[in-house]
Amino acid sequence: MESISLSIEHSAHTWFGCLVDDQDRLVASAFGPDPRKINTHLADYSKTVTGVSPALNRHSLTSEMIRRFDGEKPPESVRLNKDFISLFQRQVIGVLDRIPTGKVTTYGLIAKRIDSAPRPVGGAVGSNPWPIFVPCHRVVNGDLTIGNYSMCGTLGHTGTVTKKNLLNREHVPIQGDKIDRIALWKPSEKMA
DNA sequence: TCGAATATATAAC
DNA sequence: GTTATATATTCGA
Repeated sequence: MESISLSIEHSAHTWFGCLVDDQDRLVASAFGPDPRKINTHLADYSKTVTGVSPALNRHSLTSEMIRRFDGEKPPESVRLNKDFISLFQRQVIGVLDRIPTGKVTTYGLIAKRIDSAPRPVGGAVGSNPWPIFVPCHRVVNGDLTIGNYSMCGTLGHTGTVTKKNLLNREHVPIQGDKIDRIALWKPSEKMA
């Protein structure tokens, strides 16, 4: 890997960051209220997996990320650099990619689909390097409560609130703290 | 509500 | 290399 770019910009009160390789492939993304945290999180990740510290460079993928956050349809598919995730994670990501907008699925259902177990699926979803681009926020608990969401590697209540906001933006029907089961999508079809 | 069971990943030896 | 520990879970008692 020759060089890695780190691009950060904000929309409203939220900051968005993209880690991009020299072939314009997305290595990782992050978002949240604190640009400092985004920066260190992505820079650390880059150093860990590629050995290279990223250089600050504006990249169009960041604007693309904001558009997706705002619920616009993706104009084109984004190329992901999957060199740094395990085979198992690729299987899970493959399912996440196919969850339709406005729908959700569960850790358990994904596990069944790929012949695994709910806990490791949670681990894989939780370590998704491409939030927003890969819709890991559409995976909820088996009882259809919102469940956990980690931001820049940290888990907590604010993450769950953010996850609920993302689902609201996609018009997922939520009653109280539970998702309407009409919005449940089952990953039964074969992977493409 | 609480504990066991389950399969990956990562940290410790 | 091999063994413990930690997970964005789930199910049953």
